[in-house]
Amino acid sequence: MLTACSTIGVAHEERIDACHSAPRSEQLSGTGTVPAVVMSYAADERVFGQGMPRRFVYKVKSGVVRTFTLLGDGRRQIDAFHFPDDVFGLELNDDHSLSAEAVAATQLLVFQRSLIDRAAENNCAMAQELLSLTGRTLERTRAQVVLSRRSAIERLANFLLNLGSRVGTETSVDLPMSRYDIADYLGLTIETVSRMLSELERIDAIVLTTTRHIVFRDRVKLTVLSNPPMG
Amino acid sequence: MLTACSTIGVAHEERIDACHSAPRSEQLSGTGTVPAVVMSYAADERVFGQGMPRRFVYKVKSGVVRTFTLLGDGRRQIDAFHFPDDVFGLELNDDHSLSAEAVAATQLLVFQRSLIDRAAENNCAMAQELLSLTGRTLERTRAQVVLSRRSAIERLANFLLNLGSRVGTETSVDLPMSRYDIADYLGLTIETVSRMLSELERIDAIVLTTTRHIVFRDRVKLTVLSNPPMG
DNA sequence: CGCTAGCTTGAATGACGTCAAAGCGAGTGG
DNA sequence: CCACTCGCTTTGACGTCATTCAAGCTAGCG
Repeated sequence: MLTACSTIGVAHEERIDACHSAPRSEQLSGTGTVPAVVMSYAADERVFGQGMPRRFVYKVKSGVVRTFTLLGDGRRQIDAFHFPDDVFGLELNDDHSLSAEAVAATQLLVFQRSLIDRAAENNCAMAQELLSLTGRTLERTRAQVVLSRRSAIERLANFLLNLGSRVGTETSVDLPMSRYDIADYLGLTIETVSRMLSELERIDAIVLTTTRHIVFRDRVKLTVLSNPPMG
Repeated sequence: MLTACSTIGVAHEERIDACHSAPRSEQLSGTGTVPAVVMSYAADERVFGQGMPRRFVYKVKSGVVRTFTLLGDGRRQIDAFHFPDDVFGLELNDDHSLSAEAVAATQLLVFQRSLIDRAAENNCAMAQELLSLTGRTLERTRAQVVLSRRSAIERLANFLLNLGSRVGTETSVDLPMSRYDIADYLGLTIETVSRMLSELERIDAIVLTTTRHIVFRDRVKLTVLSNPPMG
């Protein structure tokens, strides 16, 4: 009955509507619970699309999601990768200004936007939570602006360290995303990403055991390159 | 009694504390009023500094303010210019992550942060307003990330059009800020800004009647260059 | 074993930054 | 009123770094 038509960009929402499993009370963040259902997405499956009505808010249960903007010239700016416990789909307007896709097999908690909005109108704690989430997103986006002025190798070092702190161990990290994804996130080309990874390996900062698995060999070198802004 | 020591970065706040003029009820945004006092700032005078306790929230009454980050290597990333009716100094943390300075002679409405926070705890409408302001800031910051992938001339065309829509007329705009400010906002050097302005003049998109006054000669050319992202 | 998609590597191009010098304009003092 | 000066701006020559174009390579899979 439900054919594979994720490219149309609506099927996933029909699937959510058709999901008759009982919503469970789940935390969006911090305090307060809201009913939510769990949905599964295959790699590269669309979650929502730019310009579509913003009916749901999402929280990653497992897997990874990318949110991105498609530019006029066909290029793609990846806004953020969302890992377990991250909330996304929370915006100001009634329509999405970004698109979202699963990077790998992913499970999401799906909240009705109307329920969250209603909760925020009656309950200042919920409104504060939304403010806090948006504020944190703003901080990360500002950091991205600052990063975008730095060199390719610095951006990549910073990216690997951040990724490691989210989904890696002390000594290594598995890249859930392709070189294309990394390039579109950092504002580089896949060739440059590849070259800089090779360069990081050449200076013994990392080892690429496979194309998707990175071992941190010298965190200090990475940290110096990542060189966070300060006053 | 109060010596000129704005470089220390505290004098301005002492001045606010010492201001015994009766606070008037003022709108932060939309609905709801909060007591505020008016403060005047000279060109380049500091409003607050990175790392300082975040005691106030500001709204521009007249003039222009720049908020910026100082990077480890001494470079400066201007985060935003704030024009009349813009609110700034609203962040997530208890300390400022940005610095703020007047670009030109400026008057600000100064609100106590504690009053605003208290209002937001008891009054969901105020909390919603803060959320809306932060959301709008986030949108602008995202647009900056997207812009930072584009060429120098495109960034500049986009900047001039945005500036024109805020403080210009149909046909012209006065630049309140220096080439340094523009460069640090767009992530370019002053030389490149200057070259691109000359280039825009060469292709008859604008005319620079003085270094600070720009006449729009062909808005279409600017718009095509500015070429907003779309899906 | 060969195919394909994703990744890596190389060489040439181009955009912006850097360094250097000259131009311009507003304020100052003669 | 004019010459001088200082800071900002413009312009030029050149270097650097990321992109582009073009092969090759590798790993997963039929």
